[in-house]
Amino acid sequence: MKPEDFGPIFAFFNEIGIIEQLSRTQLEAHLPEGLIAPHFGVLNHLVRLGDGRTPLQIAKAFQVPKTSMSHTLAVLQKRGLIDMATNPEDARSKIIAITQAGRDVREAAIVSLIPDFQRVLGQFDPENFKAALPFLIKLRETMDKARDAP
Amino acid sequence: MKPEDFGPIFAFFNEIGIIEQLSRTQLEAHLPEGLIAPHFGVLNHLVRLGDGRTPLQIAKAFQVPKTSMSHTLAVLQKRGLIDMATNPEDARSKIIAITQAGRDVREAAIVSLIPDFQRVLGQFDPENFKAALPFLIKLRETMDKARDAP
DNA sequence: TAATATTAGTTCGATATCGTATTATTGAAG
DNA sequence: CTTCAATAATACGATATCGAACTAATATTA
Repeated sequence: MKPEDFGPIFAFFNEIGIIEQLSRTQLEAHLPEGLIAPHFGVLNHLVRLGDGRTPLQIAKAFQVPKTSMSHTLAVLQKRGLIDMATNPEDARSKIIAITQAGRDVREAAIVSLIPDFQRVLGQFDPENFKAALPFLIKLRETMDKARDAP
Repeated sequence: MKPEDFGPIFAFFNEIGIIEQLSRTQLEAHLPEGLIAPHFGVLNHLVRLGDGRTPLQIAKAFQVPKTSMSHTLAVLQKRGLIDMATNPEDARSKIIAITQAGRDVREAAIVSLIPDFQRVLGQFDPENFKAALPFLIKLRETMDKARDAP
């Protein structure tokens, strides 16, 4: 890679950062008081990929330290949105399952978000998002692998 | 937009979130102890766009509440990386300027980041990033405008 | 010009993040 | 089997984020 290649790459990550910030703020405006994006992220993750995951698995999926996930899960449990059971196969670990209340919160957030999406993103052809996805996925996978490599 | 369009759009923002997380972690690994991504972001902003901005302007540029920026700037000032002077045109506000030490910290971070970028992103054609930029910029601008619209 | 509204920034309190240390459990090595 | 190493989760402490309230200065309006 040549030095002049870094300009667009820095700009790319800069845009990613700002878009993340804007989309997170927008999402949080549609969550119940006291819940923030990571809480929603976990509920969404459990619905999409199913119950039965451990806190560590979830932390890795989100690329956050397990201590952060521990706190996020504690909030969800305290609000009755997930259940935490000791893993019968390994008493050190726990098994996370979403509750019906958790599903309801996720569903309500998505439903109330859709008109906002329409309003903000309606001018874009959905093909733009589809077209951007393969590169983003590849990039994410690559960065993910590099993370724990030496 | 049809209901089935939302799947790819949700996926898109999901990837954005994870990539942001990964790139932020990577950046912070190259910053001096006690500095995090927002600190670097401000230093970078001042170098790229010049001194003479007020805290509120900077907060808006980063889409964060002014209270958050207030704290970020306080840390930078305490470490001697920026100067804060009362705005002679309006005594309520302040003018932010980066110091030489601030420039040095930014420069060192970038220099030490480049080999990492090479290692992780070397397999990508830089054209991929350039090609992705226009849509990201348009999207960011659109979301930004929608933010303070009713 | 005096009273009021608006604006820039900080302070404060509640919660979040994350690194380090700790506890409990399991797995490996002697 | 016992001891030691590795692993899952949590507790703790320091700092960050962000909304609400506050202070100081400027702009508006009566």
